[in-house]
Amino acid sequence: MRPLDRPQDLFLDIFAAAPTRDLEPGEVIISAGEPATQVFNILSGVLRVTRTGTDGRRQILAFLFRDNFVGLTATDTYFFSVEAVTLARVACCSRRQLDLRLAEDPKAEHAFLNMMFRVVEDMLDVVFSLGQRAAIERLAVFLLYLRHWRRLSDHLADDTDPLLREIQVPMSREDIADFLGLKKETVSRSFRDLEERGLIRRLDTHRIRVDDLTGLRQLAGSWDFASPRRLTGATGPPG
Amino acid sequence: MRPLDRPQDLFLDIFAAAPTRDLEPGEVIISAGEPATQVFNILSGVLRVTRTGTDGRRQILAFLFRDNFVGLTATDTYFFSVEAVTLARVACCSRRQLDLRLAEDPKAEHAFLNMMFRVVEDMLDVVFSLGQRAAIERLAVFLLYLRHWRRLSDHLADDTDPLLREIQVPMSREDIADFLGLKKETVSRSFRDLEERGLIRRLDTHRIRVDDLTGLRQLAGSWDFASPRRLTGATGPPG
DNA sequence: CGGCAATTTGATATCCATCAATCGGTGTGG
DNA sequence: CCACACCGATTGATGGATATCAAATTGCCG
Repeated sequence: MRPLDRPQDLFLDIFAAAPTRDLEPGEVIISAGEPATQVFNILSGVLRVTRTGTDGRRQILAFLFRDNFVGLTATDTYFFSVEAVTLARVACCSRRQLDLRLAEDPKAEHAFLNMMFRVVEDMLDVVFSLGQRAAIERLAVFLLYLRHWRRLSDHLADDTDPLLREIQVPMSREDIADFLGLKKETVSRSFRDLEERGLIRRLDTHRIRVDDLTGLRQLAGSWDFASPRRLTGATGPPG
Repeated sequence: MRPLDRPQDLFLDIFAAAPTRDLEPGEVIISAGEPATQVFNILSGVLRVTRTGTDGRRQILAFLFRDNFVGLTATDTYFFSVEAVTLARVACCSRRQLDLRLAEDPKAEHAFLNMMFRVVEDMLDVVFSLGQRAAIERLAVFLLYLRHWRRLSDHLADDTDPLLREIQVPMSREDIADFLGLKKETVSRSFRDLEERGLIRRLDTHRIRVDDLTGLRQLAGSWDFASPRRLTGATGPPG
């Protein structure tokens, strides 16, 4: 299933014949403060959206996955940075072209607006997690979030697909920490705690096996990335 | 300056002849889980947008002020609640009417999209605060946030207007705590710390005098609600 | 095998939450 | 007018969760 097969993301057709670009891990495609001239669509790999304070504290605002749109901004200047987490390939398109597309076709603009709504909803979940959840709970939410995206990226219709027993964790512990508002050591310890509780098993640094999905969901709280609403719209936070 | 005088919020004209409703403190106008049939525009007073977990933990996602739009959702169900913090008056409008307005006029839809962008930008700031800042820093940010909204609500062009020496704090300590991801006692202590550092003075529970704006801004971090970008668009987080 | 970086683990410190009074304002009834 | 009760805010004492500092270990790449 390609982007264009999702009618709700109609506007992504601007990327249909767009040139692509391959990214090395760590490679920067958007720098905060620079003029917003380009937008992207992720064909493969994982990216991160970051904001860094004057004193160097870094917050990862979102991870971006396949089919995610990258370059969300109303102003003419990016107010965040976007970098590759893994090897990745993106389709590139000028912002002007996007603006034209949205201006000429109300349907496309409507689709874009819908994507914005999904972004906002996702961010509200992040805000709730950062404000109200303990470290281990945030990590549980995060693992379900990765599982959710794996499912969408691989177009697995079934939530119980055996492939989903294993969660891929492509980013470093420090990336996870900066996303969850923790320190990398705390992330490590929380992984261990989850394992000691019998909810997961660390196969290696970047692969987790889920032993007790129900328990993980309970820990994560009531809502869940597998809720019906979330499965309809394949989008992620901004970029 | 009334809402309609702000061209970027063109779509707010649906509220021009709309009926109004007066709200008591604590009164609920939107309940999470209910069908999304109505939207509002705030004429006066302050509202809060909340999400409550199964275990009762409450996160305030945003405070809403004069001229803010209330009722942001793409789905047919609200996924947050909205209540009055103070006495308030809102203009009421059916969601259908909004949808029609946006569908018939690309300009209006474009304006709406722009509002969404501002909402996302504001939420990214919240995420950064919750993820990276200490209690006293979050409170410093929050006070500047209130000052910012006071300035917009009162249409004060000058950032140094003497009226802005005093910050109105209409909400309770517990509301502040649930917004900043803290406990009410910690909020109290952080107020005291700010006072002991000579940055502010508590005139009474709901009024703060700013003694050292520069110091407060330094504590809050580099960015500031008074940055040029923020002054152009008078909108707030979702509702 | 050797060396570097990332992760994990351990010991300790710090910050914030929790539990428990106390204070202060406000409204009510005597 | 004053006594009292009530509620939010403040302050104090203590505990717990996470950060910080410092190894030790693992994994990865040459």
